[in-house]
Amino acid sequence: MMTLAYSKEELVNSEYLAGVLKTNATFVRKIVSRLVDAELVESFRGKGGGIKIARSPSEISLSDIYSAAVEEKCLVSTHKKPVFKNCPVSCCMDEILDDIVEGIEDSTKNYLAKLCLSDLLKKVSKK
Amino acid sequence: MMTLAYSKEELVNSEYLAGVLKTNATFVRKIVSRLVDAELVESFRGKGGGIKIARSPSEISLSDIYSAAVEEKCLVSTHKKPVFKNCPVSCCMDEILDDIVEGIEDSTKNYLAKLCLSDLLKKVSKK
DNA sequence: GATAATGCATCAATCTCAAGTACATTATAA
DNA sequence: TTATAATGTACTTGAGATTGATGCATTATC
Repeated sequence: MMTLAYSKEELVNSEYLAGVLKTNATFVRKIVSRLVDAELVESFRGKGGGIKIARSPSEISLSDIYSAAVEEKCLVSTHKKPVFKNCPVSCCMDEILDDIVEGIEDSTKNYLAKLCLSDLLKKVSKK
Repeated sequence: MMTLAYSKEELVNSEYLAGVLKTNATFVRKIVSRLVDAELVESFRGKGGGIKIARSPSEISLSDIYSAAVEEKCLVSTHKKPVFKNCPVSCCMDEILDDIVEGIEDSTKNYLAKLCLSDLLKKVSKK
């Protein structure tokens, strides 16, 4: 997202992004497709196609990206093994852990919501 | 830690804990040894030995446990691949990501610090 | 001294995630 | 209209991390 924000309206292809991120184009496209679904980036097929950011970096927060990228799965997951019957603690732990995880997710999203891509871009240009 | 808090002064052995947690005794001992280092639990060797909580549940916060359990490694980690030279974004990303991760860790620990074991125990007895 | 517990090292198995491969789809441009 | 260059996606492979298992040393109690 930072590279796309830096490239502004210019289309960037997945091959180039893979080079920057030191990974491969397929993996990039997998992630990008989620960002497209979230309307954070736009992709264009065909010759001369590529990827560009869909909005101004000041209008994209890190929590937007986080939500788009992690999808339904959570940052923190619990083990979800069968409870040990006759143990009152074990029988409650699923519920207790879910509450804790939810709290962590909320506080994380809350923190990420305060940061937007344009904030981070400033750090790039300073160098 | 919840099971130990629930058991109060009674010694619990790693075999039993493994049964509750649906895992094996070795793994339990590995984790417990970190909790011992952090002085959150005490373990006793020899026949009749076992594990017990070291302090009152009201004096143990979830951030205490988190810090003891994750040790030096972080909840969130970055990929740490070589930077792509000639790309100003890539060259800054390590530093930028480290800042973000630190912020997430801080907000998470801050949230966990507000919860203590005794809070969670109340939920168990209610059932 | 036998027993029952933790501590710890090592190896095996499993699981997850990224990488790779292949190919369909699509849009542009010659 | 056809070649080309891009994304989209499904499937397989591989590497690394995590858990499980085993064995044994250590230790304290009965």
